[in-house]
Amino acid sequence: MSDSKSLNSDLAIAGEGRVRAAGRRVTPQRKLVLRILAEAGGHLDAREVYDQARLHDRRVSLATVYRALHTLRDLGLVRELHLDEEHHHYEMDGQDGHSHLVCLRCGRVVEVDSRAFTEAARATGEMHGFAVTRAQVELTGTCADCLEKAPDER
Amino acid sequence: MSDSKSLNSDLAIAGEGRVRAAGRRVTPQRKLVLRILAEAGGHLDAREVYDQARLHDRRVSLATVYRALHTLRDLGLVRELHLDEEHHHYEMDGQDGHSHLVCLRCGRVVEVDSRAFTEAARATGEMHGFAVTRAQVELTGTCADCLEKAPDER
DNA sequence: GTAGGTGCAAATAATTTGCATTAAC
DNA sequence: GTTAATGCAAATTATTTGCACCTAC
Repeated sequence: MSDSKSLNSDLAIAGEGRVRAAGRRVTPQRKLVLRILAEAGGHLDAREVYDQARLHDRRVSLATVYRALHTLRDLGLVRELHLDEEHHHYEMDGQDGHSHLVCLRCGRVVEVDSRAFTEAARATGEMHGFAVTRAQVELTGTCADCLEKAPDER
Repeated sequence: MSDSKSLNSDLAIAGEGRVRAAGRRVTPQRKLVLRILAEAGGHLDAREVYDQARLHDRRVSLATVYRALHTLRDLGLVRELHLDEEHHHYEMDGQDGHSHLVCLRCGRVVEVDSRAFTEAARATGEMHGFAVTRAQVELTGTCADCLEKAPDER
């Protein structure tokens, strides 16, 4: 556990370097947001990042969290996800190519490896003259548990 | 042009049938929303649907448009898209499997055929016990025109 | 020292909801 | 006739912005 934590902390630290390299300032708030996303592993929404941030520094504001997330997204460090909800989610962008499987009944979100179709995606983009920098695959359906409970409901 | 229009009207009419079959009422507002989406072909946001609807019936409300879109989405007639914006978009769901290619610079959205990876998506879902009912692939990058203008920016 | 960044509170945008009224079945 | 659906306006939620102050570089 502390293994993966330090591993992810490295991700956050590397992120700080990229912020600095881009000529943007490395503020404690940005560091905090990076650390939180890196250690969370999965996707969080702005509110969740904010709540975590408050645990470390009582005076960070929600507005700053939003600004940090957007800055980090623009720098390519953080990925903004458009899952099946009214608000966005964010996660570290390790350009690894994983995607999300969303259960329409219970809302569960499972991350799956999707290198296979991000490959296909890149090829598809090229056919249209696009230089694809990111492929996000969202699969929605019904998860195993929910299927078991009521197999034949829509 | 009137060809594709009548073709799409058929889609809308088939939709009405499915609304009725589901035991929901076929109201003029729902018919209107179906017609608008069917004839638009592409994706519209709630506001655009609302504006179009007002052209035909001055008294439809935005709330009703939202309710209609959600109802139609729940019935599987309309697909809700989560593109790179703060709000959702909607389009007719012909379960055909097309996806979107979004240019990060100019905002252009191109629809591409994606049967190939919706296939892969289904297979991936099964590996996790999911019955995948819909695969949405969002590819973001830079389009040909923008690449030509400034090939090496970010 | 000086921009860029932050906190706060107020503004805006998107979406939802309560309730009285209407209309599809 | 019943009950789901609508219109309106008010409420909620998500996100952004203006501005005075602060701090990373």
